[in-house]
Amino acid sequence: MVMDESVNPRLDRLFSALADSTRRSILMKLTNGDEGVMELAAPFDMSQPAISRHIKVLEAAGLVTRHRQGTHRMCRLAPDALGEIEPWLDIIADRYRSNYNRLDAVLETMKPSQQGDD
Amino acid sequence: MVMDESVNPRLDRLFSALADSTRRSILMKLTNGDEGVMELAAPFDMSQPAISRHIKVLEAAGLVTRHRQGTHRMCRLAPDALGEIEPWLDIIADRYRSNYNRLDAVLETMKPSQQGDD
DNA sequence: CCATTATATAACAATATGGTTATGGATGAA
DNA sequence: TTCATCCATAACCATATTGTTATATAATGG
Repeated sequence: MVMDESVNPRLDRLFSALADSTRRSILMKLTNGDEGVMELAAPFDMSQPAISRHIKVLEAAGLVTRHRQGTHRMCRLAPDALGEIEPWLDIIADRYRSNYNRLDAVLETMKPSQQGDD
Repeated sequence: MVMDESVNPRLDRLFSALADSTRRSILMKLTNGDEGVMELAAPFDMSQPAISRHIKVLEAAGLVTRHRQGTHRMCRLAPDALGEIEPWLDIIADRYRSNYNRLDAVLETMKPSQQGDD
């Protein structure tokens, strides 16, 4: 019995890609505009192949797209990439709130009769 | 030169914890209220120790808290747990939008004089 | 005390992740 | 063609993650 849509490989890849400081840094940098791999790699104390693989992970997660531009392979932040996360956050938040409301109602029911029980 | 606050172990742990369907399922289940480990484990085709460790990961990420209740160790969704993600999403989204605005401006500037250069 | 139930921990194996160096392929310039 | 630059891939290693089974610990009840 699947209780929700939590079994979601796309979301797995998205969150997994975001779970690395280097990759989040790369994304932040890309908000300033497209950049090549070498420029992206520059600030990091890490080899170019390492950065290449981080970019590959971001690409696989749908967070980054690429296109050739001369000898450069430009990286671009995918427009609606992070948008997939928000619905999930909203679902959690909504369900959580509605549960708290129910809990409040229960507590309200109990209050007149007795209190002091923890 | 650190260009942003992306080097953030807390965020690492948060995203990493969310990058697993089983753990997201557990979180969803907890929006219905507190539950013990056995109840949480029930829907999964997985051993109890496996679920115990998933819960431990969620706890370490600050997504879940626990308290004893008789022989049960009840799991509870941490109230503001996911709240830490939203600011980061907002920063990314804001920077991305402002960049797009700048890009639009540049394109607007280029349009009257010339186009066709890629 | 002993048994039961709930949960954690230990020990282990398989696979994933993230880094390295070395090298290969693609593009543009001379 | 030849060279330099940009980037990807291969091979490799160390560590982390995720599952397993077996066992230990904690609380509760007879």
